[in-house]
Amino acid sequence: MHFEYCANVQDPFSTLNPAQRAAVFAASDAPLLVIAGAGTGKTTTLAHRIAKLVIDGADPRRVLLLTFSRRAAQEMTRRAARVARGVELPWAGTFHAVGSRLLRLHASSLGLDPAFTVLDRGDAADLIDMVRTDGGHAKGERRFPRRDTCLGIYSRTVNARQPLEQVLAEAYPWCKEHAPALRQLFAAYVERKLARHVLDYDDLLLWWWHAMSAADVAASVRGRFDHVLVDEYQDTNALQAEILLGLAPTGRGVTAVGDDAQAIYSFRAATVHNILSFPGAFELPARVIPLEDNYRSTHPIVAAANAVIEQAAQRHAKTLRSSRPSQEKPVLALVEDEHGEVDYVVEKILAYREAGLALRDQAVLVRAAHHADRLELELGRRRIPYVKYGGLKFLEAAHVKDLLSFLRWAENPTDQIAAFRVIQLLPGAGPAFARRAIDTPLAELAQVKPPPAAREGWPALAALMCEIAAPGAPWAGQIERVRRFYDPLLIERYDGAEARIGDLAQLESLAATSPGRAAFLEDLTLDPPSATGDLAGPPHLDEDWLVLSTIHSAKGQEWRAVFVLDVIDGRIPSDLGVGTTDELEEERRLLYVAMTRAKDHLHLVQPLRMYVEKQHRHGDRHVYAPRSRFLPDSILDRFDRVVRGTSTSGLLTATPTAGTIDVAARLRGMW
DNA sequence: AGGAGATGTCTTTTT
DNA sequence: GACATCTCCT
Repeated sequence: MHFEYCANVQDPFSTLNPAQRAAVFAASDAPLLVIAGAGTGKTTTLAHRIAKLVIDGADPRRVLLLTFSRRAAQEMTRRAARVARGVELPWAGTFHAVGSRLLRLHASSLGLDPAFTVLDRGDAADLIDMVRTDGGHAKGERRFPRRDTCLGIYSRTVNARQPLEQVLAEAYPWCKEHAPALRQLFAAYVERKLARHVLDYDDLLLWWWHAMSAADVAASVRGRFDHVLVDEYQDTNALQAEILLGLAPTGRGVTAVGDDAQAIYSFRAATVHNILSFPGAFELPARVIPLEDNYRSTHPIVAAANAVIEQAAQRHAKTLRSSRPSQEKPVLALVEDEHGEVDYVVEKILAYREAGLALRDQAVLVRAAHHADRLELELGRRRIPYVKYGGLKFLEAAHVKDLLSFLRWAENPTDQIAAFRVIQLLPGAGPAFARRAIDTPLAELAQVKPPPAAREGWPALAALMCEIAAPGAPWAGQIERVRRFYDPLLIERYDGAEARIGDLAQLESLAATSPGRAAFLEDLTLDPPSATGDLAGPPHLDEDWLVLSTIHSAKGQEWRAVFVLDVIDGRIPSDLGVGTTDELEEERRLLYVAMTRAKDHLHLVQPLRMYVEKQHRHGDRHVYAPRSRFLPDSILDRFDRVVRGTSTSGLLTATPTAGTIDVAARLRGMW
């Protein structure tokens, strides 16, 4: 195979700066670590490096690219193909997706059923809950940790490669006393998964890890690849680091790219330790190349972001430089409350659009998905199209899970979780009946005696399941068949079911692109579509739309104008994230990530008062919120401070007039 | 008495 | 939307 430069470019590497060049051209006979600050052309560099390897003769089918999300993998492949014309990377994907593929290939050597199905987070939680209840842990004695907590402990133990006791002591101290019971629960959980041929997300890594410890399998897996490149290395966990080490113990052919200042996934057991210890982790010492020239943001934005991160307790000495001069400082906007915040953001967005910035050049970032609720309502009211990333995923929506459960149950009749869910959709059928019926073979389902209230619907459900689970039943039309049964129930169950019906229609059309039911379910699990923005209607591809995103989901992206909501203590940092200094530092990095997404315009919005929806609605319960502790007085000179009052008359407010100064003084005096 | 359905409280971040 | 608790039905 032979690849050459893109025809229209003389030397595709001439656009790189010296540091990027050094990273792209570094010899692959030793491990390479690229410390890439925000906006320093990380994707460009990695894509060029891949292209360079291929042009120099590497076989792209033997290049493994591990990314954080599938989206990043696609982007990287696309960019590499632009440099080395037409190159395709069949082994580009997330650790989990690649793991799944390798495990199927090597299943027989591992004693694994190659037809295993993958549980998403919700299914895994349901399964562990079922085990928990069956094992009698849920009943009696002291309050046992709840299912999400149990799964969280299990997951952390696996991914951090730490003993259960240590995980409990460090992350779940209130569950310490349950250590023996938890151990027992996890053992039973593992048994249950093995018996049902299902793997959860953690298993995809864990099985892979174990595979790498079996000499013959490891050699075979290693033999598939000449180069291994890992993106976003700061957000990998201990298990992933060990897998990487197993893939290439010498470090030859390994490239890792990351930025310790952007590590924001420790709640998923990711550890900065990986990137910090990378230089000495392999048999061969690594070469380290920092990228510090930021091309994304203007100088004042970089200066403000640097000021925020410089206060971090421990950090890698590395300072971002911007080469884009600008007179415009980032704005720290003081607004009265959430209404003022929404008004401020919407007004600015529309003003920017008037000035020629498309909606898709702008984004609003929040700490937690639901913090954008109020803004979403207003955008919907004003018919401003938007797409929301992060938060409740498409797959987690109840109606989507319902529909998929029919398919899962049909695919795997021993799938108790799916069965449990489907049966309870029938009015009159509750958990007790569902528990009795889930182990019945589909063909005998009709003979189970349902509770009186469910008598009418039961035969129809039994018939449906037999029909779609029949061997050789065509995949085409199965969702339509399920929907004929389920849509009426859905309409009955939820108010305003149109949006949900719309989601199901979307799912149905998506299904048409999959060759079969099993492939459809797996793709959806490993590459879940982002949430839909239904309030303003799903945007058509040629339309312009605004992006709302959690800060976590905004990683790796950039926009010309960025708004960060709720830059107050309690939100950034989150109340829940100030327990330990490590947690607090991660919250700081979160703000840093948010700020460095902006190219030209950055607005941090600080509401003075927050409405608290705790307990009862005794009228307005407002609480005065201090500015985020990450913006101390000493760095305020990096910002342009703006005060905006809220109007009492409605959402279209007049511009502040002479009164502004008085309001500002009054507001400042309050805290 | 057992089970289904209604009500009230609280909701971080994700492969 | 999930979970715990309460109420109502059979």
